[in-house]
Amino acid sequence: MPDAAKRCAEQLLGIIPRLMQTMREEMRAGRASELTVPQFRALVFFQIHKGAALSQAAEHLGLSMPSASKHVDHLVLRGLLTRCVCAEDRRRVAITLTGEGNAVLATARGAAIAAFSRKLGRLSPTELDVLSAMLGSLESLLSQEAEKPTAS
Amino acid sequence: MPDAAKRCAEQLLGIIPRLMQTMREEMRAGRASELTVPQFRALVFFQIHKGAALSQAAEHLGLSMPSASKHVDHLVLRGLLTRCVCAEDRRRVAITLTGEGNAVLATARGAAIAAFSRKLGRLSPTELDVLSAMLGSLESLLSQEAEKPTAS
DNA sequence: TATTGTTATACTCTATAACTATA
DNA sequence: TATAGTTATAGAGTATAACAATA
Repeated sequence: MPDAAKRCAEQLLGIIPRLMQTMREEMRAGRASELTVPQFRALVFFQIHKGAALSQAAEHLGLSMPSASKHVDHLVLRGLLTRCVCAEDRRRVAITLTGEGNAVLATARGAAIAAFSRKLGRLSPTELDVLSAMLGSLESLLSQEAEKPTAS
Repeated sequence: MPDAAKRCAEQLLGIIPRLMQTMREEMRAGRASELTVPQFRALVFFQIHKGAALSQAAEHLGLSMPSASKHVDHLVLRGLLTRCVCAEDRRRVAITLTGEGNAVLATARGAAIAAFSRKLGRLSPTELDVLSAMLGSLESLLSQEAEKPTAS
């Protein structure tokens, strides 16, 4: 019914991959830190959830366990994360951002935010406020879906 | 300076990968057509630009020539595209969507739009109008950047 | 037996470099 | 020589299935 919803959906299909490409380019070689978007997201997660288990990361990042495990492997090799066996439950691992991980993440985040801010600078303050509100709404929608995927 | 721009940029960093993941999931197995997002984008391009050359596709899709070539390979194998040598300039190829390609694309697009529309259905008509306008603005920003990347 | 991770395997996406064919 | 495309190669991302270790 809501034709407006359909129109927005069509716009989203066109713009989402382009936004992702832009984000990928800003985050990649030359810019700052040589992080891919999934690597960036993983570091952000472990910065917030210090000592988190792999399963928690996989769930929050929307990845399978093997995918998450491989990311952690890679980032541990690069010295951006540490992974150690949990003493109480030796099945679990506790993953933590290293000092260098923190630094690399800060650099990457700063560069990406600067790049997007520059692009967004063409919008008026009013438009930016509206955009911010809309992004908040979209985030809520995605989170709601994630929480109750079986809701009719 | 514009703090609002920075806030929007931060929101974008968080939401873009999630939107992309959602789009990927909607487009993938089970849903409709077994298309990946890049494959979907390629089909959309060739639907609009019938008989386009590979180089045109690569440029519009933001891909290297080999990447574009591989996508076309794959989609030709699946019978969704045809690729034939151009008579006038035998270096060029003319790529066209097949009937099946058209059908698969229509199915995938319909399913993805339906999925996003459903999510967006939680927004009010007013919010949808605002969102549509903002997505239009974002699209303009991305296009402007693409046109004059060296502009100060 | 159930849970937490890892390994094995396979496929897609992407890029750079080198190559072929045509102009 | 310049252009259009392909092939070779490599690395990241992802998933499912099978496995190991611990509870």
